[in-house]
Amino acid sequence: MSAGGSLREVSRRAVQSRIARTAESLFAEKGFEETTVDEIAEAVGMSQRSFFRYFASKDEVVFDSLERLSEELAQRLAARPLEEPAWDSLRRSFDPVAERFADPEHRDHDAAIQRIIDRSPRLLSAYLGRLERLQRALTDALVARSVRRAERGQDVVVLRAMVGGACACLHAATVHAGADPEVFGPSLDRAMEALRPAEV
Amino acid sequence: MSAGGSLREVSRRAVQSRIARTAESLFAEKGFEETTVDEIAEAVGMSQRSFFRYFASKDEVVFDSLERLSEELAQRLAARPLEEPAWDSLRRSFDPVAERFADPEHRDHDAAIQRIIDRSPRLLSAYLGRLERLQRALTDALVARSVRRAERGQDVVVLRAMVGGACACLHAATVHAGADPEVFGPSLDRAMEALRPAEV
DNA sequence: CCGGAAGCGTCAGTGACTGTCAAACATTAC
DNA sequence: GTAATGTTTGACAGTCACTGACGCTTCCGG
Repeated sequence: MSAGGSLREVSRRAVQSRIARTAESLFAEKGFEETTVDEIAEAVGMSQRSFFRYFASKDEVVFDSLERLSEELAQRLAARPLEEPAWDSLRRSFDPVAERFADPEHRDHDAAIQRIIDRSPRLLSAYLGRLERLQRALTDALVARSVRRAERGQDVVVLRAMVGGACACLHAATVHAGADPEVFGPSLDRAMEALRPAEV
Repeated sequence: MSAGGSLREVSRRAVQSRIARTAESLFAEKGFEETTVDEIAEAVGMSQRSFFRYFASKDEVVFDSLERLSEELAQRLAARPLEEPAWDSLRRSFDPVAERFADPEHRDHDAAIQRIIDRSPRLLSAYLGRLERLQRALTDALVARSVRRAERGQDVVVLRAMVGGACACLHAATVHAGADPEVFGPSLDRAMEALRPAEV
């Protein structure tokens, strides 16, 4: 379980990044569905079989960077002070997303990925599946926090719905902002202010 | 565009229902991934090619009934009185879902479908994709209503987030309730009460 | 130098899906 | 009744994502 530091893990990640970068440029160029795994593998210079040794599916390549962002969000939430209202903790745990919008390097990359996703209904579904997993992780964090605060009354359904609502704000802001960092932050704040739950 | 009344449309729907019923029992029996389209087609008594003439994909069979429920929800929302707060309109447009939980016939069917979906990550993603489409429809309805109320201030992002929040409540209640109708209604109400936006 | 472990390519196979074509069938026109 | 017309179907072949098996190489500790 020791967090991925072993030499071999590192080189594995390097190869994955190389594949991801290559694939993304192909996807951006010709579209996701129109790009075959064979083409990606050839562009990288490996066999199709090896491609599937680094990614379990063609979809996963697209979410390579997103996956790590998700983990970061969940960790952020868990690290928030106990006394902070849950809704604010959720908002603050979304900060890394806003930061990525601010950084030109990440922004262009993320915008490209988002364009790829938006053009493929299948990828959009897969993306929402990831988001659902993120929501489970965030809900778990909120439940754990509620236990640590020794709250009895907290209702799992409400926590779950709250996380869903917060992620809906995130999603709405992302969709609405496109790649514009000036729009994203304010949109997210407006949405989350409007949906803020009364108490908790 | 005349809503599906033509003789041919009706018989088409009949065949689709027959396929769906057959497929669902196979899925429930052996699981979604483990059931091949060939098996479904043979059980129905048609070629694989014909199966794909009635459903664009294996996934679609599972969502056959859900799709019509979605349409009903969107229509309900559009039919709600203009002066009703948006959040209440959303809650009321979810009533058909609760009604289905109450009806034993539908409940068992829906519970079976939900079990099938829950067992397959791929189907879960597809399901979320449908939910996203529903959200778009609901958002459109709210936007149209906001226009008809001649409101200037309404913010698309906020409306979008509100719909997302409401659907998150619906989803949370569904997941939490399993097949228990006694749990679903109260869960949905608690979640939606907790997330109710301040105004609008 | 030898042993095994790890990474890789090749090959063969499955299953979802698509295009094409020709036969079967029903529909309507005459 | 028959011919023309259109719709529905099965058969066949092909693509693409993905998987399992096998055998080769490379690298590393003993």
